[in-house]
Amino acid sequence: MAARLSTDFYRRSDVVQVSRDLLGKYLVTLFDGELTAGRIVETEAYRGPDDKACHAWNNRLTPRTRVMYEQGGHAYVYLCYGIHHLFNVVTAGEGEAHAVLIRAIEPVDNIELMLARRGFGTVKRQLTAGPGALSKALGITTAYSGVPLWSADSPIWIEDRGDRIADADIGVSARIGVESAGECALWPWRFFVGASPWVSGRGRERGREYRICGNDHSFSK
DNA sequence: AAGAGGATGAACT
DNA sequence: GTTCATCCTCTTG
Repeated sequence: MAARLSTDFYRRSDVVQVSRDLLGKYLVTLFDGELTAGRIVETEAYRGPDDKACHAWNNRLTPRTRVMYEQGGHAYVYLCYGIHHLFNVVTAGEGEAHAVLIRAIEPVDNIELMLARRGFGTVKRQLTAGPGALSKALGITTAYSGVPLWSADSPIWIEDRGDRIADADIGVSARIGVESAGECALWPWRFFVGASPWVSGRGRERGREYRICGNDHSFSK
């Protein structure tokens, strides 16, 4: 029933398609015998070297971004604003610096521990809405950048529990927080489960949404 | 060696 | 709507 996603899933060449397909999958961590998991409801695709919003834009290769050039299925975690640990999944083959940012999950397993990690007393959207928030709830830090998600003994992985999200139920928009990326900032590479209350965004980001119409990358309001 | 800035979140007014 | 915490990474000199 719960199958850990294999390298075949991650190594596909189209990072935008992988980003869409990650909706409805379950992101799981197992640290010190404590398992926490949530259902992915929001993602964004980043595609080096042509995507200016991507850390690997223009084939930029640094110690931090090196893992993006590894084969699909590795975790890429980096520190943002000195505070937030942002979790990405590397996709495509070795040398292709593509990755999917996980932006929001619906809390599912061991919500008590997620609350404790966040310092929250009650369950609310902010528990796991937003890339920094979900990483904290799941206990993910930059120490885990580079772990192979497909490996049977990895402390982080992504599962298929059988959920299937129809295209009609998926919302699409421009990516959040990448205004300085010029034209690339307009690319509709953010995907989310339209009806989910667990999606991030403080209102402003919910504007300019589109809905998938078929698999040919055509969009309509 | 130094400085700017970032794929955010939370707490304000 | 605005402010700011916080620190690593990268660029420049």
